[in-house]
Amino acid sequence: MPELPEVETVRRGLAPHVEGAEILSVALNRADLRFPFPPDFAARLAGRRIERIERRAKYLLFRLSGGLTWLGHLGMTGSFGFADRLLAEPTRYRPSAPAGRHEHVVVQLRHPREGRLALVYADPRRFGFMDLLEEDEKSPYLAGLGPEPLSNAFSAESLAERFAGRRGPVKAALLDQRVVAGLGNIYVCEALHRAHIRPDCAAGALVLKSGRAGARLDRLADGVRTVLVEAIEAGGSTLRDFRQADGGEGYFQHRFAVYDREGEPCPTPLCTGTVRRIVQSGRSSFFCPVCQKGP
DNA sequence: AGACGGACCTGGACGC
DNA sequence: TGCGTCCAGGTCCGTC
Repeated sequence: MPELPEVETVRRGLAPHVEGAEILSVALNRADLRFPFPPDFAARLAGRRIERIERRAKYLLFRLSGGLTWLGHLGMTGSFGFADRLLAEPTRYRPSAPAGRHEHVVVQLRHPREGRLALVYADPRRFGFMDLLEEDEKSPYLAGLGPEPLSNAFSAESLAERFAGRRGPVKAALLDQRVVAGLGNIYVCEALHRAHIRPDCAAGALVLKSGRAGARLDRLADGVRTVLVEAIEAGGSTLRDFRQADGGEGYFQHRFAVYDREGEPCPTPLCTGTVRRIVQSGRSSFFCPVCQKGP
């Protein structure tokens, strides 16, 4: 669920409340999420200070004192929040309140300005996971990731390199985190619409014979960047589960051009098309058959 | 290597 | 009301 803009929204929401805070204790309400927690997870976090919170692709990285990194992935339904609306009234925390059925991790914090906070990780489907990395330890989760789409490493040419020779659909190629990191089903559909490329077009067919990018991949790289930037500015998209760290909703879902809009008119100016849904490798793709073109 | 389907989970929406 | 079916933003793994 949460794609790059939602994870970035969570990061921005958490940062002012957790950066500089000391971890007093960590309570696990079960032994695993998608995977088991790493050995001594709670004990290794306790006593550390959270120095910064960063994001790579869809991963949150809490940089801790002593060189430890706490890595978290939200899966489809993971969320971070503060118990009892602590953001508004930090004194009302009740340590004895029973954890909700899906509140799997509770981190007690002491923040220099805000005092005691309880940071809660909830995840109904438990597709999320957490890990700990020592300084310089390479994470297998981060190792193969492609360029950050909002960095200079991402461009039409970086797409051309990775698309070359691929016969599978461009939809699948953009979902491949080794090609570009952080996109999911929603923003791939939206980026392809902006670039006027059909999701079932072969990825390799978008690369020029010379191996260079060309106008179509220029538009695609541009579509990826602009949709992500606009979604981050809107605070992400709230469908079913996603909430910002303060419980608020994102607003980008109101601006989807095609995602979950089957049967609605294509919003491209002057386009007469109707949004269609197809299934590709088991997942819905939404596109306009009139203004989005194949090879 | 690349492509595909299934698996991992729960809950909400829908149809009968 | 209740039950069954389908669907969902992600990733990993086995198989072809």
